[in-house]
Amino acid sequence: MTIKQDQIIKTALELFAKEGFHATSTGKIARMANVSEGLIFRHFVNKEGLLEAILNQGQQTIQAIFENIAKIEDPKKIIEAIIELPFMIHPDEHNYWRLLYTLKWQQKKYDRVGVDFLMTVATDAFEKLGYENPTAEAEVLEMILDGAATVILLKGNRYESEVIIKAIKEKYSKQ
Amino acid sequence: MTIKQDQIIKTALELFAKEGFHATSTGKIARMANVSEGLIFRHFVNKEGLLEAILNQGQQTIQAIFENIAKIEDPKKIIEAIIELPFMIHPDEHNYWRLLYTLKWQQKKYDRVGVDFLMTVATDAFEKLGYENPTAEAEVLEMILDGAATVILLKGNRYESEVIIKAIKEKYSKQ
DNA sequence: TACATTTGTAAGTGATTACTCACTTTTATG
DNA sequence: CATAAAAGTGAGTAATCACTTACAAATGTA
Repeated sequence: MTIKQDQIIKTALELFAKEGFHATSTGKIARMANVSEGLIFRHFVNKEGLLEAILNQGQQTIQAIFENIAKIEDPKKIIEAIIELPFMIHPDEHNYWRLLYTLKWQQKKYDRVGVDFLMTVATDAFEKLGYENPTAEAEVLEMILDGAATVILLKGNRYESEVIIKAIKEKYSKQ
Repeated sequence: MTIKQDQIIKTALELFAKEGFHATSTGKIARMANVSEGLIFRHFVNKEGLLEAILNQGQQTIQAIFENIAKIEDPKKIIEAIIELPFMIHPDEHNYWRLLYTLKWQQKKYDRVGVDFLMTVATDAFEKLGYENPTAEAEVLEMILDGAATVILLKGNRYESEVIIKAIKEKYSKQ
């Protein structure tokens, strides 16, 4: 990975996340990354290839986080850790998550294998906690996470996260 | 509103929702709507104008639904009605909602005034129900709605909605 | 019927798009 | 140091983009 290759990925991620994949031209990426346009195609074959390189790079970080949660033994602590996830997104990772959330709505699927895995972990935890319908509970939890991440990515995480986290956790402490 | 004008709006909505605004060309819209490309610009000035016409048309339906909920007097029934909302989206309206959800992530804002209004209604209801932090509760509810709508629009509403709705409602029945 | 307005078309327009290619510069390796 | 491979450039390319324009057909109105 050369310096220029890194510059391309970094500025492309920012532009794809903020302005959208189709609204971002390879010319603009090159200009902002201080790189000739041809270099993008030398390294990533085409625009789609650049996108995939960005996604692959981010996937590794996510994988690690999710696997750490799966290692937790206490099911109650697992649910709590999952609830906290969206609120722990580092500002440096915002562009990556924003990109993922925009791509979700695209025809072509760039599947995030991680989320499905996390939901089986959640289902398992809910089962151990004696929930009546663990699958439905996991689905609801996924909805909450999805909504929370959306709010955080769009509005920023400036409001009091603790109050929100507390309100959510309370919904899983009555049983 | 002529027949061809209606055809343009209908096919543009479908393409914008499924493939994205920037990924959809006016030429493709015209071809699929069996209309000359020039007619789009005759009626809607430019591509952006076509998008706004689509959004304005849909806004009216939403407004009516939200105002009906605000009329409910029992605060508990208000929360329940709001929870049910995403699950009541008619398949005919999927494209419109899908378009709204993709536009959320765009730089340029096309604000949906309705949601903010609905959240003040929810905050008010939570207050009457004696919740400790009504604002936070409304925010969490918005997250759940947002996540629920996302799942429904992306995966379809084929799974057992009743079980999910029940699981969510239970989280608001303990107080 | 006369004629003005609206609706619709087809063939353009320049600008921009993703991508190529011939070429130069830098780096790695023996 | 020699030389091959990799990295990088910049000026192309055809295709597509949103949009215009000159004109024809349909419709409304008196």
